[in-house]
Amino acid sequence: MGEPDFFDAGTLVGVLTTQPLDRVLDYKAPEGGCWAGAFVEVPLGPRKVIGVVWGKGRGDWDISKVRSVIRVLDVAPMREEMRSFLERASQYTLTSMPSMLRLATRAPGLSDPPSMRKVYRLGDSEPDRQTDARKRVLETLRDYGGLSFTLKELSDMAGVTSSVVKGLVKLGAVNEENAPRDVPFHRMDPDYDAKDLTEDQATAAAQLTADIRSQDYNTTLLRGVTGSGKTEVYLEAIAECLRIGRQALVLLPEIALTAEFFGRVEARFGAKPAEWHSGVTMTERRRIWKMVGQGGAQIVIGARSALFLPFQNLGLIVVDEEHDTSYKQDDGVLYNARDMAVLRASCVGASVVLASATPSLESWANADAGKYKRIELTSRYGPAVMPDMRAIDMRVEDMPSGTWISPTLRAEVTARIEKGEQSLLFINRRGYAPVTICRACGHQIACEQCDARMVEHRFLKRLLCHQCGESAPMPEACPSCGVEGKLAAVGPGVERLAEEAKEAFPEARLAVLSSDLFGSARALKEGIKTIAEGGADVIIGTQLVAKGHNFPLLTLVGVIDADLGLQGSDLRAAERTFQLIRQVAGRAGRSERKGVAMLQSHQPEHPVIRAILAGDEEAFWQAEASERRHAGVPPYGRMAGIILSSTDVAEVFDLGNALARNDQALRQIGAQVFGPAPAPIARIRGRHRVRLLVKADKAAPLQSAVAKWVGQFKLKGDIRLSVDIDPQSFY
DNA sequence: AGCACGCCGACT
DNA sequence: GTCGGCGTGCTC
Repeated sequence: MGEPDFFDAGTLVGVLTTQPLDRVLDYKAPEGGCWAGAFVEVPLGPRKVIGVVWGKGRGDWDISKVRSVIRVLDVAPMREEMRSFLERASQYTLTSMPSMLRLATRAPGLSDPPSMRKVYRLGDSEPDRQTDARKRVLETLRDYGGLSFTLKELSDMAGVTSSVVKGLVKLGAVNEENAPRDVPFHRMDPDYDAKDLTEDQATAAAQLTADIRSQDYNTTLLRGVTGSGKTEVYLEAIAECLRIGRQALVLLPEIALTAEFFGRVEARFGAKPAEWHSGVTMTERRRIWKMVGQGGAQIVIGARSALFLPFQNLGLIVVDEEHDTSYKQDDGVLYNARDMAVLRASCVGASVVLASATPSLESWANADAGKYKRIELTSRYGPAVMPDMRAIDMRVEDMPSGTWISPTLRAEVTARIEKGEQSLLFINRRGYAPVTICRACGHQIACEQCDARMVEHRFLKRLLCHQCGESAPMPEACPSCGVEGKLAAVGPGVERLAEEAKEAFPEARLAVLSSDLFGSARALKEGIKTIAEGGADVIIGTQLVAKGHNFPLLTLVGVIDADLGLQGSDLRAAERTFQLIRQVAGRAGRSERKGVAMLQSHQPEHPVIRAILAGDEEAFWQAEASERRHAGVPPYGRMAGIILSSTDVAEVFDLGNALARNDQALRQIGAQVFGPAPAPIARIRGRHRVRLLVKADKAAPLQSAVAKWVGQFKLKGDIRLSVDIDPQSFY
């Protein structure tokens, strides 16, 4: 047998805390003992901190210095499966265990006693003197037979002041009780409003539900073109998961746009799911965290951090738009939510559904290799068909300088306006112009903190750094040579495109969809809704429009710069361009009308553009895969990025060079190190950044070698080192 | 992460 | 004299 589960009072236990001490600390079990996994409060130096009983103590610490666990917290213990998930995630991402634990305890007030509030329900006695107000209160309570309400709820419903209720409490006609504030979510009904599925969808749903019933780990790549009904299919998988009494988690990349999906879940299951992301209130976070742990929340819709919620019985994780690059991010810990979802599911025996119209090459390769199952939804929902795809060869178009809409595209849009149909012009650049240059001295305005170019936002009358968010008023004079009135905008951004469209289509109603132009998620949702209902003839949009909205009147999509992202040595550029354009093109003609997608390109013969035009995704993946296999890069090889940062340039380069020279640990596994070189963003917020890249065989034990390699050096001064396993971009 | 200890510059 | 800067080290 392994370790014991229960530790009697006074025995040594190992406690993992969120303090950055890279080991488990020994404590004596508290009075009454404790279970492995228990959340505890322990003394650490002069402070009290929260930790989790990880197992038995190591016993290698001076016993006279070992202190006692203060108390066991009143929350569900961390399950064994969660502990092993955190350990494996820590090993995979080379992140310390305390950092992993921090992700898993990101709820406020864990150490507080369960927060209570006063609720009111019908009492036993009748008041001696009845009044109208009193009658209304008692009737309200009788109407809801036995339910209890807060003071505010009850007085509002009865239309009385709180003093009436308080008066009834004194008379014993209403009982005042203490009830926990963190209440369970409403039960989901898996059969509340099941939609009719097409044959295709039903077959797909049947496969997923069978996988879920097995209660064994499995991953399915659910691939379906836009409008094929992926969501309906995985909602059925969620329904099955609920039927067998397990919880479901749906990860979405763009949390600002969850509202629509949230509504669909409620319509399907008859109750609101839990919504987890950085925007929810502290009280709600705590409620979700606790309820997920005791089974009082069945469905969680969330951002990537929801992966670390303490699910009691997780049966399914859906990663929607699995190719989305925002799944890989740094919020203290660098991890890819898609990979962590698979890891988490494998620890609990849950299913994973990776849904996308345009899967990542990693997932495609895993499916191709048989590691993931694969479901294809080919037929489109309803009568709509995929749009025609055409390239506009920009080399032969007559383009006046400073304009970006070709005459061909302009004519097509005008024709749509006349027919009362919508057109979408897509450009993946926010702001007015990507570059501001001084015509007198040639100086490009760059961010003082990051070296990235400042982007003019004419709408805000400011320059913004898209890297660090730094902003400055638009200057009159060149900051370098001081000449006034010579600053010029170079290249198109969404605002500039809107300006051009206003002139090109003076009679049309324009709508601009860019994340900077909407103050809140709600305003954005409203805007999208109005547009979808026909409130605009021409839509100008950035990345935002590529994320799953339905515009039924849309019949033309014009991609202003289809070449953007094809150049450069970023390996994933082709993949991303392909996905993005396919997705935007998927907007056109989702309803009855047949759509057209037109790509403005200077190199229409480029393999990526040709693959998109031909609609031959399989050919694209095959070509891209063989190229990467040849180069030995992900997903056919492994990589790690090391980023060193410091306020002192010389310091980071010195350490970078020292690392590159002392690479024995890497050579032992046949890995190579490249660099140091200035990182893709050479300076962020005043810190200079240097990057090294490690490339290894697919089978090589990359993490342990990197850990050993990096571990030789002690970091002095303000140097920081972070390891990025499977970096997203490497140039 | 915090927090104490500790060893050098410019102030009442 | 001493207030306070933040470098180094410790926490079971």
